[in-house]
Amino acid sequence: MSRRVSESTIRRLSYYLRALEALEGSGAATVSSEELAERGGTTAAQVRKDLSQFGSFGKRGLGYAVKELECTLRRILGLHVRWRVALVGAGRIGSALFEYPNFAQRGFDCVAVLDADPAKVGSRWGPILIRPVSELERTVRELEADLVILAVPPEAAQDLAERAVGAGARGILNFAAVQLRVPRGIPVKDVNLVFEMEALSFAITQADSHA
Amino acid sequence: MSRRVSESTIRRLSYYLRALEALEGSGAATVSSEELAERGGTTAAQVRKDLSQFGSFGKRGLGYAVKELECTLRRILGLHVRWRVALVGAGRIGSALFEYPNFAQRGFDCVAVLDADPAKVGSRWGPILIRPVSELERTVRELEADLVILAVPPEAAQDLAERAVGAGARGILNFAAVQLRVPRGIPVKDVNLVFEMEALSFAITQADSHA
DNA sequence: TCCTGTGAAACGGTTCACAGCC
DNA sequence: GGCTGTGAACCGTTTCACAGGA
Repeated sequence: MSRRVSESTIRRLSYYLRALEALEGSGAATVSSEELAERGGTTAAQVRKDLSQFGSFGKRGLGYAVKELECTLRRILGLHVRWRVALVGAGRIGSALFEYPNFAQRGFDCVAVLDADPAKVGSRWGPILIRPVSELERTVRELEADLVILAVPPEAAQDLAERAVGAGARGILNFAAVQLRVPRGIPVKDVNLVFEMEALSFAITQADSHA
Repeated sequence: MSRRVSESTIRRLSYYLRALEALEGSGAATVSSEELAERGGTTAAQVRKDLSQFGSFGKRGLGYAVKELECTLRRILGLHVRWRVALVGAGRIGSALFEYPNFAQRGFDCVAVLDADPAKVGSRWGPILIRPVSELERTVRELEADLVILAVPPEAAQDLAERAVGAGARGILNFAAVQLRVPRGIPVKDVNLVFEMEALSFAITQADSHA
C-alpha cells in the first residue's frame, strides 16, 4: 500500500473512476478489466496492474464489483474526504473554475477567492467575498485551505506559491507557465493550455514532414 | 529528424521556449544547458538529449545562442505557421479560452465559435458570430480550421470529435472527461482539471498515510 | 471456462560519463 | 577549461503469458 505510484497510474485511476460512475448509472453490477480498459483508453493488463498495486479487488472468473471498486478508488485517491480550496486570481480562468459544477461535485469546495486587482476586491461571487492577495497567508490559515489554485500571471506565481505553502497549503494547481519551486512533499500540478496546443502543433507538423 | 519523440520531450521543449523568450527579454545572447534546465525544471543532460534529437544547435564550450535556439524550437514545434482553431462550446471554459491573450500571441487564431444552445447561437463574441453545432462540418471545412477545441459535456464529445475530424480537423484539444476515439494520426490532448485535482488529493493522502 | 493477479520479458526514457570541439 | 553531443548503463513502466481461484 505504500509503494511509489506513477503519475500515469494515478491519471488512469481517475479515468477508471469516471468509467465506474458511468457504469453504475447504467446498472451493471460487475465489470471486467477488459471493459474498464476500453473506457479508460488502455489495456486490460494495465488495468489489472494498476489496481493490483493497491490490493486485490476483483474475483477471478467474474471481474470487479462496480460499486465496491468505485468506493475503493475514491478512497485510494483520497476523495472520501472533502478538500478546501483557495482560488487565487479572479480572472477569466478563475471564474470558469469557480462556476465549474463538477468541481464541488467531486469533493472540492472553494472556500476563498483572492485577487490583486483592487477593483475586484470586495465584490462577491455568490456567497464568496473576493479578498486582496495581501491576505493570502491569513486566508489559507484561517479557512484551513488544503489546496491552492494559482490562476495568476507567471511573474506572480512563484511568490504566491511560497506564501501559500508557508501558510499551510498542501498542494498547488498551477495555471501559470512557470516551473514552480516548492518545498519537498508539496505536490504541484501544472495546467497550461498553450503547452497542450503546442503539442498538437508539433504532432501535426511532425506527421506532415514524415509523410 | 524523424524519430519517435516522447510526449515528455515535447512538453519540455515548450518550457525551454518559454525560458528562451524570457532570456531574450533580459538581453542574454547565450545560454547553457545548465541554465535552461534550471528554468525548465529538469537536468542539463536532459536538455542536451532533448535538443540532440533534432540536431546540434549548441557550440561546445559556449552554450546555445538564445535567439537562434528560440527560432529553431519554434520551427520544431510547428509554431512558425499560424494555426486556425474552431472552438466548440461557448460556456465558461470556452469564453475563458477565447479571451486568453496568450493564445493568439502564440500563433493560435480562433476562427469560429460554435454552441448547442440556441440562446447563444447568433450572438457575437467580438468579431466572431456564434454558430450552431449542427454547422460544425461546414464551419471546419469552409474556414479551414486545423484544430478543434471541445469544451462540451462528455456525452457530446465523441460525436463532435468524429464529425470534426471527418470535416478535416487535424488535432483536438479535449476538455471533456472521456477518452476520445479518433482515427490514427489525429492527435488528441486531454485537459481535465478534476483529474489534476484528484492527483493532488492522491499525493497528499499518500504522503499522510506514509508518515 | 472465465477472468484476475503477477512474475518475467520487453520497451522506452532518464541519467551517467566521457569524447570531442570551442 | 568549459560545455555540448552521445553511446552505454540504469531504472521505471508496459506488455506478455500463465498460474490459480471462482
